[in-house]
Amino acid sequence: MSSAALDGTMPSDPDLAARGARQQQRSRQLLDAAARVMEREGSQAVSMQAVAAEAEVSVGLIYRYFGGKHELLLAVILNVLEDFATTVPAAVEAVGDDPVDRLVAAFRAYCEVIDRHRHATVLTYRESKSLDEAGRARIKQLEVETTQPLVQVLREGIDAGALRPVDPEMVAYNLLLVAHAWALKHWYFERTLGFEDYVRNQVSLALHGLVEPRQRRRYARLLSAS
Amino acid sequence: MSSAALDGTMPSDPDLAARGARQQQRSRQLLDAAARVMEREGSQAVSMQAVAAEAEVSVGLIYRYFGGKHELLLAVILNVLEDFATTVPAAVEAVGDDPVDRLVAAFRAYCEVIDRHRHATVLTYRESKSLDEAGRARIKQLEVETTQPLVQVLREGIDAGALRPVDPEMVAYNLLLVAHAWALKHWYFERTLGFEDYVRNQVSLALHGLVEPRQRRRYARLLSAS
DNA sequence: ACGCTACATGAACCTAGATTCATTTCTCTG
DNA sequence: CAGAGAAATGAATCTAGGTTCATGTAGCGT
Repeated sequence: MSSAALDGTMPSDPDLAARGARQQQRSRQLLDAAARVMEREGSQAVSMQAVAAEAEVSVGLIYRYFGGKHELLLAVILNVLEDFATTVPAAVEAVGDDPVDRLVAAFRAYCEVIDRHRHATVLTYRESKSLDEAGRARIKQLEVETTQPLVQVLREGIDAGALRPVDPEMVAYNLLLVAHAWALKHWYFERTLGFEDYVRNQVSLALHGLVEPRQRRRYARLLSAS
Repeated sequence: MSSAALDGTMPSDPDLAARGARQQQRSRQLLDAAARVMEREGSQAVSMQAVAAEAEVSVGLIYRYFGGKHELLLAVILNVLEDFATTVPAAVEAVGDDPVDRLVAAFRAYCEVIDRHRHATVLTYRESKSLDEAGRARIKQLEVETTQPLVQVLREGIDAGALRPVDPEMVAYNLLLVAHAWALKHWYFERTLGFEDYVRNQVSLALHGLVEPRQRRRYARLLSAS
């Protein structure tokens, strides 16, 4: 089954690979364009024509690569969630063994991902409604998985006696929300805080609520606000 | 100028008042219907026809009382914000002088308002985009005002030495967000928490981060989780 | 009862924007 | 260089749902 000469219609493996690569690239181009339109149009709804114009392709092409508007939307959202899935665990591992350091690293990584995809994050809240039930379920599912690294480090911290015995799931979601808030309420926070201030202040506040009193002194540097 | 007989086209004051009252009532009926549709349709977009059906009136009538879909939407959202404006300060005053008690009362009142308007709250995040700039600005403005009671009690608490010297504006918005989260992430929290548990846990967590260490013992009852 | 006005109806209209598909352009292989 | 797919185009459709308005109906003062 190796000889490509057998049948002109049956492309060789290298061909397939090349084609696949090109398609991959196109998909990404379109995805990026969609993200950019959201960026620019800000709070306006995103039309297919606008995305096509931004990507400098025709509307029809989008339908070749994504089934329709819903799938494009879903793809944009999933793209963000994937960024979480790769960035956050990496950040946690990179920082060492101290549970509180790990917690802070995880939270900071969250915030950085959000900051990278600020408009797409808002989009998730705005447009999830227009997805079908399956799509919404998928997003919820992934969002929950996304909090798992946080839940994990919280558990470690509690077991190690560094953190108070809180409900890790609730606290993880709280932290996720505070990260989301950087996108959702950016119009408010940006009046007084830059990204770094925001993260530092939130870290300080959260740790004051989480760190076991005995361990306070050890983490003084993280507990002080801006 | 009192005799109504002077001119049949000039209604007397009582007439005007009666008319006003009837219109008021209609408006409320429509508003409530709109809220109910959101409730039922859950995450689907709300169509004028659906609202009309729910209110058991014709589509056209909605246009008599509200200029169009945007204004109806805006009215629903403003309705929630008004509830904050009346409920929260009342709850704070009702509870006494202790700054921490006042803070807790304020937060709890927030959560109760959100719980009353759970779907409208989600709607605010979803549909603000479809309002014009003026409408969005109005909402933002009111939302900020809505946090003022919280900012106020936080300041009192800090000045009284009961709370650590945090940034009251940021913390107030955090608390607002945690309250919103009860609506936004209800699908997640409801799996493990009822309303009361949610409030109690969040209060405990927040106070651990806020109360001056020296004052901890005084508020033990509020600091313990469920 | 009469007429006058405000209140109410809902089918028909209109628009934005998603989707399609007949046609054209590109890219290889033989 | 032909010519067979694959890729890309974009004007023409289709549709959901917001908006209008010609046509009732109800209440009330005379």
